[in-house]
Amino acid sequence: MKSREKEDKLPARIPLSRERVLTCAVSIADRDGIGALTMRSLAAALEVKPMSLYYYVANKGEILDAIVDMVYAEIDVPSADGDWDDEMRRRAASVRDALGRHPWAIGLLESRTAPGPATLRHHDATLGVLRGAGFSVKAAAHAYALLDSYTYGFAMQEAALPFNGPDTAASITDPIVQLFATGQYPHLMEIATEHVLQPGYDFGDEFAIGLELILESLSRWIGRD
Amino acid sequence: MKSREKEDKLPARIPLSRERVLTCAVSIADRDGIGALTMRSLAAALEVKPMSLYYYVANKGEILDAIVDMVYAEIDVPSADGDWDDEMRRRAASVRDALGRHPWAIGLLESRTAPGPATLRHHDATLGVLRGAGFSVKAAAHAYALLDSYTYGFAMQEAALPFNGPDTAASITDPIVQLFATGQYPHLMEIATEHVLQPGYDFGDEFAIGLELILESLSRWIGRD
DNA sequence: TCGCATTTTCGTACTTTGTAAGTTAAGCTC
DNA sequence: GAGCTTAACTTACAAAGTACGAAAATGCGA
Repeated sequence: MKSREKEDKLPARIPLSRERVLTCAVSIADRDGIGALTMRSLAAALEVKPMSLYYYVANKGEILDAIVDMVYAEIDVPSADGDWDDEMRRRAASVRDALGRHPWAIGLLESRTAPGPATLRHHDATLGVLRGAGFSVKAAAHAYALLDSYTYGFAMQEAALPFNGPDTAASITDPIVQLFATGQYPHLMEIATEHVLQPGYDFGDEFAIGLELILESLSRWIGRD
Repeated sequence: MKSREKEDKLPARIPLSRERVLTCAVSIADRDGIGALTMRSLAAALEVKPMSLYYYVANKGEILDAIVDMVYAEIDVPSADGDWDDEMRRRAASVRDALGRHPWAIGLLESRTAPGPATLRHHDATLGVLRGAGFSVKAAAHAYALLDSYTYGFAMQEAALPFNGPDTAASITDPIVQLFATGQYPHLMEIATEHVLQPGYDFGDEFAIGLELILESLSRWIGRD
């Protein structure tokens, strides 16, 4: 009967765990941005006091490293079977999706330099596909640098856009168009009116276009070097 | 005799100004990272009390927006004379240089969404060169997205590297090689030993290779669409 | 069931940050 | 000199990370 008291009030609280701390951290960052991810907000979301978190993580930096690796874990690992270019297409799309779901991760990629296991596994598998397709060691390195630069850079630009998806541009860009209308930026004006503000426009569509160009050119590197 | 007292002690202090605040902010970020740029450290560097800064800037966010634009102002504006591809080469190199000097700016590009005048001017001129070279409005937009994604993405990867320049890798990568030596990451191991750790290796060299591939393919877009 | 050790959670407190609100101290104009 | 403007400062507070150690919960052998 002694343990009765707590069973009455506490709804059988799920115990904390490193996993729970980290997944909750990801949700907060997804919903409100990394800026909103503080030890205090995290603790509150887990219905716990701030200092309890330090039993599972050494400090906030460790949380950041860990959630970046969790994002990598969401990315499709390319397969050594299947065409190399299809695998790269699938991988690139998967990276873009993951970074779209977790845009805060883009900013962390360049500040955190402790790659986790999912990160390493991903890079290793990707290089494996390129090598298997006949790229030399050097060519594979060059190809990977190119593909990754494009993919990250595109995701970064997408994250910086104040709009998302088809047609959402117009509502936001009205004030910007006002600025362009001064005539100081004729080419931005032209692009805005004749392309970006057209119905159905979606910046995300440009991703596939650039990727195809890169993949096509890369195919000529196979067997060389 | 009233104003005497201060003439004795104060060594004719240079008055504060928005310009001085912002250039000092850039130096601090360059030297110690954006993390070290606080209103207090900035004030201290200017030999002033923190709150004095608020006479020249509304808040810290305004400083961040402004220094990003200052980085853009350092980037060569491509010229409408000259070959389009040479201009793009020059521009890309200039962007990479500027972001290399100010790596903190990369992280801000995706979080700050208030483009300054230098930023707008730069984008407008770049689009102008592409249009002048015969790219259609759409093709110019696609080309620009591709070039910029690559350039930003590459700069971002470069910034994330723990080493810089030729040959500096070895000292840092030794512990990493230990990790690879477990055999879990055979392709990373291969790339490390046969490419990255070779004498004279410089990740920065990969930039030109990818850029040439992109420019070559882009030339086929001229006149189409 | 009790006592005790281990595991888990928390309380308090200090430091650093951005900045709101109001204050002092020069100069400038009339 | 009165009053205004410009420029810098003082004080104060809320929010953040986390050091240190105590408290509570839990599990387990006797």
